[in-house]
Amino acid sequence: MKPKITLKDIARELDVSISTVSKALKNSAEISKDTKDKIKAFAKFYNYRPNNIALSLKNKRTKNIGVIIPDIVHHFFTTVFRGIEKYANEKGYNVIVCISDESNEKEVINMEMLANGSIDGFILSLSAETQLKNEYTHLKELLDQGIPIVLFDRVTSEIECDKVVLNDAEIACEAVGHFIKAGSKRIALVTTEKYFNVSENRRIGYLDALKVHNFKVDENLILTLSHDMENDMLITEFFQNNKVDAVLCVNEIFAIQCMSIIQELGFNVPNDISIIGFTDGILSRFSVPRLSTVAQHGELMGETAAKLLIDRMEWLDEVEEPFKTEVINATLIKRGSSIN
Amino acid sequence: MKPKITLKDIARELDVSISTVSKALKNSAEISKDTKDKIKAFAKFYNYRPNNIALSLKNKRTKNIGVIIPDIVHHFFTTVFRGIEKYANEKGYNVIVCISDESNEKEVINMEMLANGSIDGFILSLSAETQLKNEYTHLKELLDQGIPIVLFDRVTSEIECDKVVLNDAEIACEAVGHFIKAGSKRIALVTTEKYFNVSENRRIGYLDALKVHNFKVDENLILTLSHDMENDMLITEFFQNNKVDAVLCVNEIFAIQCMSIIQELGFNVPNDISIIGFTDGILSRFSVPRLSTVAQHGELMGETAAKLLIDRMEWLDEVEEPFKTEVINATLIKRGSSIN
DNA sequence: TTGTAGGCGTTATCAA
DNA sequence: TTGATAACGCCTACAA
Repeated sequence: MKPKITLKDIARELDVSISTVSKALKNSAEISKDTKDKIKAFAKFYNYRPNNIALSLKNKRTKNIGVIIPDIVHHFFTTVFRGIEKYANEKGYNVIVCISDESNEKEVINMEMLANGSIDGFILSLSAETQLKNEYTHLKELLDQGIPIVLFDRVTSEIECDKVVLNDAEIACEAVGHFIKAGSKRIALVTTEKYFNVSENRRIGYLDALKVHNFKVDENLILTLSHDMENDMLITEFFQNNKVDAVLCVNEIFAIQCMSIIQELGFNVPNDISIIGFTDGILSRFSVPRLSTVAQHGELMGETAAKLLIDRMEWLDEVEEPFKTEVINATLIKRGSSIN
Repeated sequence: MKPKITLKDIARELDVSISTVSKALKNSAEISKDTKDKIKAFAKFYNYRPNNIALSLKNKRTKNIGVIIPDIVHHFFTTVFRGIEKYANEKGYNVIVCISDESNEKEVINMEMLANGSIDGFILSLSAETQLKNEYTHLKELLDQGIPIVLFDRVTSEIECDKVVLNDAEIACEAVGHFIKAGSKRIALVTTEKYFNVSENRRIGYLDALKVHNFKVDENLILTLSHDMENDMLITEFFQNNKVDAVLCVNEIFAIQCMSIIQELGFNVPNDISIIGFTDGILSRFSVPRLSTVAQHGELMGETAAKLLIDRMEWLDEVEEPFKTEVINATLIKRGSSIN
């Protein structure tokens, strides 16, 4: 067992002062070559590495980013996280993750915990409960303290900060347009509760498309499912009671569930009913037929969020940049579950 | 903008000494009620919170855990991570994640980075490359420095530390036994390169089961696929060229790929060919037919790993506990892709 | 060319 | 009951 070595240890062993060691290891011109060589050799031999914590305290920056996501088991968040981690790592930052589990309380507690020096900035996607309660004081306070925040995907206009969002409305509109062009007449939307900004935007896009193509809206064709419950019964009833020839689902799970139930009910996908989902995850790629889907480019979203945050953190001392909202353009991926 | 307040700030404003403030906020009996009340009120008003970094430096413990996983996009690792995060959070620890991306170099760099004070201990699953090269000096050095490590799933006997593993051989044996009981005669194994300890153990279990039931081993029925390449051609050829009535796959993706190709080739699952996979992920639950699978209980594995690590870290000063290897018992989940 | 001193924010020990 | 001081590990302005 050989514990970590410090500048002090080196100084003591080599009988020089701590600052000499510090300077020598930074290759300062102040120090004679002899001393530098001696100190460097010693440091190398004992595998000296500066202590991150001490550096953080001194520099008042930790090189840590706090990431708060509602649920890591969702493919979309996982890919965003990967993008964040990748970019952050390249830039020498570490990532501390907390999972809010869709709970406002956890979100608040975790953020306050991390905000006390552990991180330099946050990247987060709002928990369901936070969106439901519309409660953002914790974010406002952190911004007030000068801690930069980047919101992604689940964002809110109540907070002024950098954001990364998908062009949800547009792409939903495009997807519905795709259905219409292929001849669909009765297009359903399977969505979540309204307080999710993303669902709401996708709904807007859905309605827009209908309007543009002079379809009239049938509220019966909009099925709202809970984000955290078993929905099979509701879905079954929905497709039994409504004549539908196309469905846009706001996430991958809903899409796969719908497809499975639709098939069980004896309909053919895509001939009787076309389906398009959101999130180009593993489910979409391996289903039968393969699921047409909206690729959200989670990894790019993550990288973009990390870039926004790191740029802001590193420029913080200098100019005060205005807040930006980066829009990631989703892509419609046409596979077997919809007609071309 | 109101920056974070420090003990010093409070002391200055209230015209007392820093140590008085510190004691008052810890409710020390040394300080008079009056002073305490005054200081507490002030601190509360300005929302004082001790700086984590300063505490870390002082206490020589960060309350951070470093987690290194090969790939966050794999369902299994995601669930393990969730278990770690959950347990750690309950115990007041934060989790810093690095993704090794199956690369030994990244694994080494990230661990060394974090080891310089950022974390108190590691939980990791070895990268593919690390297992391939059989290179563990980085782990040895960290252990040598007194940094505790818990390995999970992808472990090695070369390193002495706490471990959490699945009873891979046993459960693979059980799965093959299940095939045999259902009448299968020609049972295939679809696996990855041998250097993965888990695949090797599952192979051993597969062979054991054959032996126990007096089946002779046909090496042609063992298909080895790369963990990072397109394997569709190989799989197709395999099922075209070999008469097979049951397949055990060492992961979920292989299982789904096999099922899809088997169906395309015109076989019925499970009547012509039964399939059992590993990892009870989202793919298994939504495939048609639903995939019989080995549930690895990732979340439990994560919690167990976190508990081992935290216990060791918190007892470190006291007794020196011997290293433990916790075995998680997998569960065979029988669904539509295999005959009962 | 090298060393001293002060500070980052906190706590603990000891002195007043 | 309160305060001064040192320490955690590092850096840096300034002094020698």
